[in-house]
Amino acid sequence: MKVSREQMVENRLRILEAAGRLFRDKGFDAVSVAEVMKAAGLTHGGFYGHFTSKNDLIAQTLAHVLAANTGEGGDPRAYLDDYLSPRHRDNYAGGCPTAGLAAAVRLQTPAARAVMTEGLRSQIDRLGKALPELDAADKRRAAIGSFAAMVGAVILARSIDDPTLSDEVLEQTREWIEGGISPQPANAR
Amino acid sequence: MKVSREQMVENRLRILEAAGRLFRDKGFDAVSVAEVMKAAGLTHGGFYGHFTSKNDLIAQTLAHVLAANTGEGGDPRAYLDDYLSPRHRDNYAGGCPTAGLAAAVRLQTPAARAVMTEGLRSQIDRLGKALPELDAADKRRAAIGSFAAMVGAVILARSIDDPTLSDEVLEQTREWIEGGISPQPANAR
DNA sequence: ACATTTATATGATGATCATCATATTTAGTG
DNA sequence: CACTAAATATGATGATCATCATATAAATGT
Repeated sequence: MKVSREQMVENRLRILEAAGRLFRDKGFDAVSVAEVMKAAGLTHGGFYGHFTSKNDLIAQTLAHVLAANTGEGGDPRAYLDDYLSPRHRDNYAGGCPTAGLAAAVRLQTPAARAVMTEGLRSQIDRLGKALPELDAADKRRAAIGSFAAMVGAVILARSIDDPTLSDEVLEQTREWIEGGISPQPANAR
Repeated sequence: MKVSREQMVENRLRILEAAGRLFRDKGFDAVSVAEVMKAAGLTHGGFYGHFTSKNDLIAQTLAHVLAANTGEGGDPRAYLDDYLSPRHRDNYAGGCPTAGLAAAVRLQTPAARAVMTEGLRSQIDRLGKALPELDAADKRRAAIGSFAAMVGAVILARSIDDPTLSDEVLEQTREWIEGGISPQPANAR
């Protein structure tokens, strides 16, 4: 049945929200269009009224979850601690979309990769701005280097089945990054 | 037709090699059993004489490629430079299996995750041993922290479509890690 | 040489899934 | 208050694929 214009907008958002959680939780391939629609409280038939294809849904979902992640203007230390916590590691569906989906985006359409590019760009900018004590070049290097380490650590910690080693990966990476964020010339080797 | 015992052993290895390259190149899901067998010069029917399932193939392939990666007793600086090079980023099929597959292993069977765990453990040990100038605790922290950053940087660099930003992610991460590998107390904040 | 075993090839089968066709029902509109 | 357009539901369709069944033919042991 037809629904009101605003209901349709809300339905679209519910689909994106459901897809965002499901994709992060189970990966793009393991989630069917019908499953997303069901999680959004709809049936599969209406899907193509909102999106042209599953690939289109993936690209738009990625844009949605990367944009939602934009907050975090706060303390970089707190952000780091939270990011590298067991809690975040275990929170697939609600965790950082970059940690959850970046590796899979490599195999996706050009549209999805373009969305990822802009998401990463703004994440780097945001992180850099949170490090005001560094000069411009150090800021950018610290933002990129520490975000790479954060994403890598969460991916590694999630890939293994030994909780002790997994916790250690998070904790040691946290200490390693905290040791490197403070101002220091790159050639202090 | 039946083949000699040694031929069968060789065939098994060819399957693992082909699967190792294909999985790294296209991901576990996008590679069919028939495609792997064809790349190994066989047809799909013989597959179940070697492996009990595709999941079994995935776990055994992971063990194979992670073990093959074991060399590298050399200079950690050279390893780092190579790992964070555009050449390695673009070499999906032959590149580091951890960078290529770790994120997908999270969604795999317990057997595959167990293999990944041991692979990561030995990788950390190997990297730590390559940093003899650090004391034990710093060594382990540097090994884990720098490997997380390396894996994260390659994954991020591969996920985006802007070559300039992608190169920058690699290069800045390289400088960031090199700035942090030298002996320094973790609390030099 | 022959018999037997067995690795591989050829050829189903059944499930899953993206996508499409059509029906239904209700929001907008005049 | 109808009428029409449109959003969603129900119900195909065709493709892909993991797995299995059976056939073939060559290796191995006697």
